[in-house]
Amino acid sequence: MRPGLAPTRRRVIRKPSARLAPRERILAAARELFYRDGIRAVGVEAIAACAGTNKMTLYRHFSSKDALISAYLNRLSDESDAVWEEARRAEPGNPGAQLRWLLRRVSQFADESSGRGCALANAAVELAGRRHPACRIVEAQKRRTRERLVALCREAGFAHPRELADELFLLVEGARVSLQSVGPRGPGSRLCALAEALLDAAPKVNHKV
Amino acid sequence: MRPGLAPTRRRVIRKPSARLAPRERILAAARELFYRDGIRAVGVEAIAACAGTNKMTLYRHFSSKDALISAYLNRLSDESDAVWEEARRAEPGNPGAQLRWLLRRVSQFADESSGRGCALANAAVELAGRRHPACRIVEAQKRRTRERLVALCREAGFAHPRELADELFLLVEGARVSLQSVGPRGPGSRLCALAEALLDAAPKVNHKV
DNA sequence: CTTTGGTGTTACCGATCGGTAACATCATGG
DNA sequence: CCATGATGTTACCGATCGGTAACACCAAAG
Repeated sequence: MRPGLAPTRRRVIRKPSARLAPRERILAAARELFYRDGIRAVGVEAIAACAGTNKMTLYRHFSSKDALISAYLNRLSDESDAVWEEARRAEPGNPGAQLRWLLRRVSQFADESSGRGCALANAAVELAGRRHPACRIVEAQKRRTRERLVALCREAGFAHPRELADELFLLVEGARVSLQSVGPRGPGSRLCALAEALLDAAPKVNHKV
Repeated sequence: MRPGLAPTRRRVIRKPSARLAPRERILAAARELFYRDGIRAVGVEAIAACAGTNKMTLYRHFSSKDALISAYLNRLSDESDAVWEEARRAEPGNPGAQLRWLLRRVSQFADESSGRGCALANAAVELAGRRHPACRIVEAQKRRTRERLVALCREAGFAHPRELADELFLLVEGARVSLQSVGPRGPGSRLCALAEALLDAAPKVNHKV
């Protein structure tokens, strides 16, 4: 083992065009099926088949279905965090533009998505009552999102950042959940317009409107 | 059978203090368990036991678990409709007060509830992908709620009733779903204040603000 | 009284699901 | 070339679940 490399990096990307490692394919399959059909409705065998492998290999990478669920939610949470970084890079030094960038992102996601709402929130619903550690993942992610929203609203110079952030948060969550329950042509489709109007009307700190 | 009475009304309320008919107890048990633990997580046997009866009697009243789910959601939908009638009786002829009455109602429900959000929306999440007729029930109820909101906002004299109604709708749905996913101390607890502020700031038709 | 219809009880069936054991296969690294 | 470790395959286990059959029970209506 050479210094600076992970010890005996096994399966070093067989070929550039080779398919991903089984663990990644399983996570991708879980992501697709969990989101589309629901966590409880999908069996581990279906996930393994969708990943082009089998149940044994799945259980060699994840100790249980619950562990797979947690890994799935952790990945979703990480990707959600990445979106915030993306917004920061897209509109550097401009918190207001970052806010609007994020809103548009959520809106277009809502359009292109299969209308199944927020995968994290759906998981929290399906894992009800259970002291499943996965629920903690969802809660932590949502809490972080809320805090980030408050911070961004404050940086953008709004007079009441917490109130504005909570209102935006509820609008976004409501849009996603109603996308699931009332359909893609429901009020969720107006999220972008409503949120933008809200931002336009919100008072700033220095100059009263 | 005497005229003016339903033909051979069977089981005419045995005694004033007697417990309800099995069908009612089953529906009540299903309501409690479905909401608390999730539809897919609860077995028919648990529902029957919670209702003080057994699986056979359950299947004598509901042809399948899916039929029970539909009955459960239909009842929820009916009760939701009843709340609108209650608002009309509580604040007759005053659409604005009815709006605020409903908002307060939702908020206090959010507080006293177990933090599991909207039972209808949760059902839509759990019944994902399936062309389950129950999904139609949820969709119809949500659509009706939205239309009623628009009508009430229009009657209350707001200048942009559809926009305001959709914003209120999203706020309410977001508050309920985030009650489930981020917890009872999340932004959902601010629903009432946010919505009231929204109503206060919304322009009316006759006198511009 | 007897009849009748709803109810309780037990046992069971078939299907599905999460999870495991044992063994064959195959590519890699030494 | 051989050893090693990851992967594929098959079969299986126990538990749970939706749903049904058969029969005993019990209260009310005639």
